[in-house]
Amino acid sequence: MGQPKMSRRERLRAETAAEIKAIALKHMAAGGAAALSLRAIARDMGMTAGAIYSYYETRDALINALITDVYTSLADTLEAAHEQVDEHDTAQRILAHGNAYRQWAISHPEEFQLVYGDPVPGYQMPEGGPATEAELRVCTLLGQLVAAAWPHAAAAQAGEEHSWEDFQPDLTDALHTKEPDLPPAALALTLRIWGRMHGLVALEVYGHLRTQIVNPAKLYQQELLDLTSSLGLPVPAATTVG
Amino acid sequence: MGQPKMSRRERLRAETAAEIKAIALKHMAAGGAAALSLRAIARDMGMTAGAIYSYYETRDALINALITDVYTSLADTLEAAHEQVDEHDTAQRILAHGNAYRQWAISHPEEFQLVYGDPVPGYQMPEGGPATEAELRVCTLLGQLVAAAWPHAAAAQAGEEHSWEDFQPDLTDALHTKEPDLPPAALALTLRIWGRMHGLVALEVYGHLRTQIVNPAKLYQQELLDLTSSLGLPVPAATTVG
DNA sequence: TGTACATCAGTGAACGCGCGTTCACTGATGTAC
DNA sequence: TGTACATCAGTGAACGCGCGTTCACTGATGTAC
Repeated sequence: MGQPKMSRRERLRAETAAEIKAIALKHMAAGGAAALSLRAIARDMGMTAGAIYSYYETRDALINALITDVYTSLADTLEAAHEQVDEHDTAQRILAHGNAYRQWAISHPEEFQLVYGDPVPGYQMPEGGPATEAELRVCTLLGQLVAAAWPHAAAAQAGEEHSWEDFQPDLTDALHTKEPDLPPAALALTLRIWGRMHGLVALEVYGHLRTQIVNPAKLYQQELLDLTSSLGLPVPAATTVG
Repeated sequence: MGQPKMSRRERLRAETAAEIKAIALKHMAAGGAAALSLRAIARDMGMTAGAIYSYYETRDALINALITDVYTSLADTLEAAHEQVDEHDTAQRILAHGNAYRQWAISHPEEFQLVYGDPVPGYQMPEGGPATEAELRVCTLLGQLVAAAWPHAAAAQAGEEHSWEDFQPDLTDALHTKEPDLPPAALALTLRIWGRMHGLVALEVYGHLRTQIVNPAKLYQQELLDLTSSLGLPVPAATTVG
């Protein structure tokens, strides 16, 4: 990553900037996103609090960088999960997507919370930033799966009327360039599937499932199978639960 | 509510205690759960910060009281929604439950976040407290709907094996006393339905849907209809979107 | 290779802030006779 | 109804804390000749 032409100074700088983010993530893991403190990070790095300011203009800028990183990491993870499955086995790809989403969330709960949980107090996310872009990427990935499933799934969605005006232009544009033939109803289905995957995962990450059921992974797997079959896809033969 | 025999002093005391909670909720609405500050609350009430301590032993105690209140309010809301629909029209009851859940969440986003979002920094929820109890109440409500739908829904769940040991005793006990004939698979289905309702609601409350779609209510309604029909219930004739 | 200068990462002290919590106290409200 | 006493809600000052941010500075690292 990055340009190869970097002076020693630039390299050290980039390393320190990355270390700040890494330690910030570690702190979030311990105390939640609200526990993010420049002073605490600096302390952990053996630096003075003021020193952070030569890497990030303000606390908000650091949080911004974190959010962008986290989103990108999620999107990369999902993309990688897609690629591990035969492109034409849509049911398996949906399972892979769903399982990767859950796996990522429960193994990086703080990052999940940073992105999908309470806004960080006092922090205002800038509009249209790279974070928004990464969110689009995640939606688009799921949208491509729905596109692949659409021949099977379309019938069940027939009752619903949708227009392109129901959606934000960014999203329609992103998906339209990849899947020009997709109707708006498929976009609605995409968001609904996203919600369906998100629900159990959010409940689990926030500890609401563990108090009720011993094995949330199994429950989630059933939900995903129900999801694929409700799309009219053939039931996958063997599945792995993470 | 409460015992009628209250001295003037006791009444004033209770009123102040309630006002503290009310203002705390208002502050949460403005700045999130992390923004809860005894000093700020006191300031808003025209009191000294120290005065709060004659009502709540510590900040954590106040948060505890808030969480309990919020859970209870949610459970009450859902219960009321059930009762507005004919007891035997299970499909409509599920729609009512789901819509009440969403409606409550989007009209009390801070309370939703307090209960289903990031843990309040520095606050540790006591185990088995009244909050846990209220959570059970919510699950049980949904469980009763699944019980009513079970004759239609059972067939679709046939492939899955479940045992009572998959679940926490509190939950099985609570539901078992109300619905003694329900198999464990119905409990799994209950949690999955909870997750399905939760997903789109959480995404919407945290602002992830609004950036993608103009009318989240419509999307959610479709999801609920899909849900009822996947349970094998007759499609409801007319539905109201809140 | 050696010297003179420029860069710039990091220091340390200070700023003003709001926080939770404690405590001796005041003064109004309630109670007993 | 009036007085003497008990209760107790609320005060105000203080505690020690961690926070984000600024700024003049030092001293090591890099560059140019």
